[in-house]
Amino acid sequence: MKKGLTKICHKFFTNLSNPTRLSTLEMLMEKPMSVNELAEALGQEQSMVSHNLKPLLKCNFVFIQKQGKKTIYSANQKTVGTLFKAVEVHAEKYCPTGGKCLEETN
Amino acid sequence: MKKGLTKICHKFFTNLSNPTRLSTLEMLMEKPMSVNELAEALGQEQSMVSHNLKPLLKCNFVFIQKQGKKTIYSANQKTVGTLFKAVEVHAEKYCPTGGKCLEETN
DNA sequence: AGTTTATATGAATATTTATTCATATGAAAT
DNA sequence: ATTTCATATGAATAAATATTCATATAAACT
Repeated sequence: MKKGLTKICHKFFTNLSNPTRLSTLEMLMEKPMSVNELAEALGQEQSMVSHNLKPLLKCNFVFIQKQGKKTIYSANQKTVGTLFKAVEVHAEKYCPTGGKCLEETN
Repeated sequence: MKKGLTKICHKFFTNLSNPTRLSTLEMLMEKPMSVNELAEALGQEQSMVSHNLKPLLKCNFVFIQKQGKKTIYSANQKTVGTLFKAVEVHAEKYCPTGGKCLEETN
C-alpha cells in the first residue's frame, strides 16, 4: 500500500461505515435522485439525508448536478460499484450465513 | 447490489474505519506477525491490538495460526488487497492533494 | 506443580459519530 | 419583492466506538 494512503483509507471507509449512507449509495446506484426523493425512498428526514450526503460528496462517492431548485445526486458508479463488488465477493466466500457470523454475540 | 448485503457492508466498512485496524492490516499485508510484534511495530498496547484484531478476525480480514504460545496473524491478501487497491485508484483520481480535501474544515 | 510468556477479555471512561429539531439560504414562481 | 419550494447548516442530545488498565486464560518450560 502506498504510504499516506492510510489516512485517506480511514476517511474513505468511515464514510461507508454508516447504514444511512450505504442505503443512500445503494439507491443512487439505481438512478440519480434529488434529496427529497432520497429522503422519501429511505424513509428518513430530509436534514438527515443532507447531513449524510455531505461527506459522500466530499469524497466524490456521489456527484451533484443542479436542476432548477433541485439538486440531483448521482453515484460514482465506478468506485462504489468496485467496492460493493469487493464486499460481495468476500461475503460469498466468508459469510455464507449471510452475515449471521457478524451478529452481536461472540 | 444484492439485497441483504447492506448489513454486511456496514459491518465490513465499520471494521475498516479505524486507524489502528487499518495500520494493522497494512502491516500484515507485508508479512504475518504475532500480536506482540504488531503491538511493537504499531507502538500500541498489546491489549489494544488484541481488541482490534478481534473484529478483523471475525470478518476474515485476517487469519490466525497458532505457533507454540504465539498466535501468528496474517492478512487476507485477496480481500484486503482488492480494497486497498480500490481506494488507491479512487484517490489517484479524486484526491490529487493526497487527502487535503478531507481535512477537518469544510 | 509452579513459573514465565503470549494473548485475550471485561469493565470503566473517553472520544467520535449520528440524529434530531429549528432555522438559514437561495433559487424560482407569483 | 414576496412567497414557496428544495436543500443546507448549526447546535444540542443521543448513541456507538475506541482506549485504557487490570486481570484472566492458557500453553510451554523448569
